[in-house]
Amino acid sequence: MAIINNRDFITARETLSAYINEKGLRETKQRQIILDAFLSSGRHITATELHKRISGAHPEIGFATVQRNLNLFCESGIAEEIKIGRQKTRYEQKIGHEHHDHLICVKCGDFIEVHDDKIENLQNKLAAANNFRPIRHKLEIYGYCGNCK
Amino acid sequence: MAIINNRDFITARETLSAYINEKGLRETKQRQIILDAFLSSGRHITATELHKRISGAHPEIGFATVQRNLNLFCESGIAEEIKIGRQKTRYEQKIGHEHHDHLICVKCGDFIEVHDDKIENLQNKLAAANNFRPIRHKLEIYGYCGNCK
DNA sequence: TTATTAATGATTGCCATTATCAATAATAAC
DNA sequence: GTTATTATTGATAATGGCAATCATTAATAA
Repeated sequence: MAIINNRDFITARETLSAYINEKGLRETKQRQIILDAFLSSGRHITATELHKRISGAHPEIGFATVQRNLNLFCESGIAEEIKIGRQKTRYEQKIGHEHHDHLICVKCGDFIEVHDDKIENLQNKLAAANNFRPIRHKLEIYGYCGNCK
Repeated sequence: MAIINNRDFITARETLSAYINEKGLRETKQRQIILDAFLSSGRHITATELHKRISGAHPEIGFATVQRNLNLFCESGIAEEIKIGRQKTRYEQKIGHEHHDHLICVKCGDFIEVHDDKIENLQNKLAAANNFRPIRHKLEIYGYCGNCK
C-alpha cells in the first residue's frame, strides 16, 4: 500500500530528525512506529484510521500520541493537513509528492489530485498585485466526478 | 456597517422568501430579525457574533435559532459558509457580491477578497480535462499581508 | 376557528481535537 | 555508569462548534 518509494521514506525520516534536533525534541519508540505506519499508509489518512492501523501490533500506543505526532509531522513539513468540508482532518505525505489541488465530488466524497502550473503562476501574480507574499494555497473544486455525474 | 446596498437587501429578502415558499417553510418574526441583522452586519460574521448582536435588542432569540437560520440562508443561496483553517465558520452575504477568493494572512488572520477570471477559466478547463463537472470552488492563498510582511 | 406542522428555545449530545497530569523514558551533564 | 532534566506518553477530562432532541409556540391552510 506504500505509494512512497524508499528514497522518499528516508528523506522523510531525515527531515523529521533534523526538525527534532533543531527543536530539542526527542526520538521515541512510539514516534518511530507512528512515522513508519504513516509513511506506509495510503496518501490521505485520518488520525483515527492511523491509530487503528497501529493498534494491532502496538495496542499500547494511545490515540493522543498518534494525534500529537501527526501534528508534529505537519510542523516538520513531512505531512500536511487536508480539511474538506466538515470531514475530519486527513494527513497527507508531502515528501516526494508535488503540491496539488483537489477536485472533490459532492456526491461520493472522493477526490482527485490535480495540478496546473498556469494557475499557480496566476495565483502568484494575483497575490503580488495585492501586496501579499504567498506561502501556500489551497484550491478545492467541488462538483461531480466522472462516476457520479 | 452595512456594506450591502438597499437593492441587494431587497433581493436577499425576496430570494429567501421564494425559497421559503418553495419548500413550504414559514416566515417568522425571529427569522426576519435574524435576516435583517445578518444583512446589516459586516461581510463575514460567525453564528456566535450574530447571536451576540441580536441578543441586545432580542434576548429571547436563542443561539440555536440563529445557527439554524444561517444554515437556511446558505441553503437558499443568500449566504455562504467560509471555513478557514480551524477558525469557526463565517457566513458571507452572497447577494450583490461576486464570487471571490481569499488571500489570508497567517500572521494577523485578516483576509483580502480577490478575483481573477483567467484563473476561473483555467479551473474549468482543469476540471473538464478530468471528466469532472464543477459546481463551485474555494481558493485560499495563505501568506503575509502588506501590513505583516 | 380549528388543524396541521414548521419553528423556536433550552438543553443535551456528538465528535474531533486539545489540555491535563502523573508516570515514564530520552538525552545531557557529571 | 549515575544522576538530573525535561520531553513524551497514555489515560482521561475538557473544550468547542454544531447538530439533535423535545416540549411548546405560532404560522399557515382548511
